[in-house]
Amino acid sequence: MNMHKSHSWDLTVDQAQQLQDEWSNYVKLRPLEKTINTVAGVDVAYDTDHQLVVAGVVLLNADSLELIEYHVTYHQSAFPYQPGLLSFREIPAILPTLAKLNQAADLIICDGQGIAHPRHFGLASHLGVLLEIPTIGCAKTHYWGEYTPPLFVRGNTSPIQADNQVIGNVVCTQNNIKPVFVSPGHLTNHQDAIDWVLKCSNRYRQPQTTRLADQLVRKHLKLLQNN
DNA sequence: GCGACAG
DNA sequence: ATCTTGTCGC
Repeated sequence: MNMHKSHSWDLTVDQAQQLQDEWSNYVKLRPLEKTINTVAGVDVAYDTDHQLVVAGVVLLNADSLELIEYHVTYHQSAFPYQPGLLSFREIPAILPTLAKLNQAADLIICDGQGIAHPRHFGLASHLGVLLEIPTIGCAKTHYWGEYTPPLFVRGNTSPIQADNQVIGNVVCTQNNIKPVFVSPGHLTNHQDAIDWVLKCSNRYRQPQTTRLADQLVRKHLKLLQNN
């Protein structure tokens, strides 16, 4: 994994927001170009005192969704959580785990927003631009924009809009289960983002990538707390 | 001033 | 995110 761009992470709130405004211009929305053979999921967990951060990555076979490899890294206290600046809290911890992959991730599905963000630069977009890898944002809850809830039938979608633009879609991944919030991060588009989230959410509400990454970091966090 | 606010 | 058991339902 090679870094495509980089910047300081020691920023004030104002500087971070300014960076988002500038870097959002680097985001490219377009159909996925190359064949996707592997899909990665990344997630982060915090200890009770919020002084320790556990970041994890899982790499799945894009067809079978079987686990190929996974990695975990530990970090010190992070940028405090603030709506709109989640990426500055999580990405510094995520990058070192992605660097451990022995095989390239053709697509990364993030637990958070892509361009469905006040400055069109959510976690998935930020990670995608830094690595120049296709990313998708798949959040469990709504954050930005307006939408009409779709009927809870797997495959149903409803556009999320802001400033007369579609910035994402509410996607039902299972029948009678509340939908997830999907938006392209970088190097993909709305339809491909929807299709891949549905493909990866074969059995549960969230994509298998997100679920496995979440399990991984929770397990390791508990391990740490018991030693 | 009030409500909303990814993880 | 995290604090937390059982329980209702497919």
